[in-house]
Amino acid sequence: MQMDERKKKVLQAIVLDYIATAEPVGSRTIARKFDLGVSPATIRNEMADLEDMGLIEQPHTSAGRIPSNSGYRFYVDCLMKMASLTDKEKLFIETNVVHKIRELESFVQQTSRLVSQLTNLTALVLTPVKANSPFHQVHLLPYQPSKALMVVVKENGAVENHVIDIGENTTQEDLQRVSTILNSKLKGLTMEKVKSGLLSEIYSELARQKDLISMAMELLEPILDPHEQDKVVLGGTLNMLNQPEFKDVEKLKNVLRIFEEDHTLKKMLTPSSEPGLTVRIGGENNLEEIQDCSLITATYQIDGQTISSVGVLGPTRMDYSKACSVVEFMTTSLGEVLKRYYK
Amino acid sequence: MQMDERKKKVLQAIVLDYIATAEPVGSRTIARKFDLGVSPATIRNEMADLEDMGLIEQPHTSAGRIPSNSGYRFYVDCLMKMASLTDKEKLFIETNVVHKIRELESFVQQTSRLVSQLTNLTALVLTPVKANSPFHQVHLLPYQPSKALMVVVKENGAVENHVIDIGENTTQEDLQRVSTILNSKLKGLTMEKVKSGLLSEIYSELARQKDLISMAMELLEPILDPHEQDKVVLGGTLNMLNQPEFKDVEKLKNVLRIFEEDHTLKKMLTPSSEPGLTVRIGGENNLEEIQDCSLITATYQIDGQTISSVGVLGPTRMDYSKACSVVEFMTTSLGEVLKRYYK
DNA sequence: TTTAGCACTCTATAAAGGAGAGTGCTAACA
DNA sequence: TGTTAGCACTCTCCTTTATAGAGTGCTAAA
Repeated sequence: MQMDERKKKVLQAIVLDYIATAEPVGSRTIARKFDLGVSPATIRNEMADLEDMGLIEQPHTSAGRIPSNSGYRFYVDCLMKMASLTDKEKLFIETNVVHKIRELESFVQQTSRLVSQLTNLTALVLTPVKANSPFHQVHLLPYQPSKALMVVVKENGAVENHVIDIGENTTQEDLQRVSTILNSKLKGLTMEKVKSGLLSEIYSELARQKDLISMAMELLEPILDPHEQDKVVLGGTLNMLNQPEFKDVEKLKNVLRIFEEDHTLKKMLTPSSEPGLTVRIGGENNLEEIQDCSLITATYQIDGQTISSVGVLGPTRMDYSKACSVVEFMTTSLGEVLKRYYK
Repeated sequence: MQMDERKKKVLQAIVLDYIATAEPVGSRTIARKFDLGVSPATIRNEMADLEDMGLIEQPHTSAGRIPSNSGYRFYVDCLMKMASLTDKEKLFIETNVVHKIRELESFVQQTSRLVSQLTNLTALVLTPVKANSPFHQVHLLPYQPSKALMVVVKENGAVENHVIDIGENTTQEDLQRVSTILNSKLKGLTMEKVKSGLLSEIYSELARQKDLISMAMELLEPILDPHEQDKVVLGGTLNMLNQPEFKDVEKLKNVLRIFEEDHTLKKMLTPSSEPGLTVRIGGENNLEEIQDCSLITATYQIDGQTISSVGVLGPTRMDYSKACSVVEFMTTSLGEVLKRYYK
């Protein structure tokens, strides 16, 4: 079966109307709302063909058609025109993000809120991967008796605090000495490198000053722990509740459950091989829980290096055009802003 | 109408059974499940009395009774025995919190997760109020060209990072000088005091070193901004979905909506006048959205000073006994642990 | 190739008819 | 006087039945 121009128009009409109304679309509706210049009967014939091709399906015999996953896929790949954002929306993003970036943590929050507000979907934003950014510097500051505050700065600007126990009789000078050693050894190295071999080197260097060994070991542990390194920030979780496909609480629970599994979220967002926009429709997500959802993600780069990613999650019946353009605009904006931030 | 011993037992039976089953409770059920030694008919008479007193009500004529808000109130005040936690549960709390407190931020997370797991309700934990804790020390560290990292440590151990812009030609020594001044002026003072008058003093002191004025001003701004000072951490939001009273998405939306309003959450949790356990049932919460919910909060103290609070939110039909004991045990544990932490 | 007409299918909604649970009242009983 | 058994009554919930409406597929005509 060939995909001629009119079939495309019919498919597009079905997708657009279904996205807008969440109701199965009948031939009559299409003839009325979309000006194809043919009668419902003709459209019915085309629809039968489209169904044979697996692009649309019928919930039951006497209902209209809804797009199948392949139908959405075809729409996204071939029919969809990326809606460019209105000036108002662009301004909205720019005034809210571009001018306010100060700390990495809060800008991730901001991003997720913006994206969810603009799309009415749930936004997922991965914090810039701390693990991959090399050490920049380590400071050890006095904190409380027998405790020190370790401030770790990565080259990407991320800052981490850790409180560590130190012996009662560790002096300010001891701290100074340890941090000097750490700085000289760690600077410019990624976590992986530190883990893989450098650790023993530092260890032996410090061995000269026996008292400090245990401190140094404990001290490195939290930074190296890969568990805390990156996390996913959600925005507009409740937008899910507005989707008619989740008016049943049981279905809702399934989807919302994955929002509490940090691990799963990370896997969903972790940049796939190719950079740029990725659309995963329904079953294309390997996760059981979101078979009825689509996930749109995009990565952003600085100097060609992938930093992190932004995504939206919603029902397969989502406004792909809008969602794609928001996510894409967001990531390019972020790329630019962060570049400026680092220079 | 008098509240005799048997009426109390009947009311207690109704509350307990309704909490367990979420179904209106009939006289027959009470006679069967609870050993009151009287027939259903007698219980029916008592129930009619309890209804006259406004403690229970009927959804419709041929249904059993459910506790009214006043009924719950009477139960909580007079009938409820605080269930003491099992050793297993205590151990669970202690191994998970008591031994792992390191950083204030993460322990709040931990607390909320524990409480929600133990109660199957939604936990709310207020971060220890930063605003009220006096300055302990300020460090200014080099960060990036023309940016510095300011690390503020409060006396309660809270650590805050702020990235601030500094002039291109600010030297390491300048930073040192500013931080010395700030430390000497701010140490031991609360934000309120700083705001109310000290600001100008610091300003004039720094005026001698003109270049640093603008830096110092900008530097203080983020710490003083009351907006970021405390926040509420939620745990087990999705437990709401398991409650039969929220199987309707519309009702659910109402409740979940307030979880996105940070402002409202804070107000709910902000310690009321009296310290200790507070139970607010249904309409006793002034918030429109949670008329069908009850909120249990408790504060914890260190050396008699109220630090912060922990709460749970759930439908009015909640296991008050369990919830109260978990919240109370949690706050006393936290009080002890934090005391140890500071000493 | 397109279209009008029509019989057919299926859902969603309303109406109708029990079954079941629970009550309130009355009268008997200890 | 307090308690209990019995019974008529009420109301919800579930199932069944009927009906209207939307949409299709097929056929035959344009």
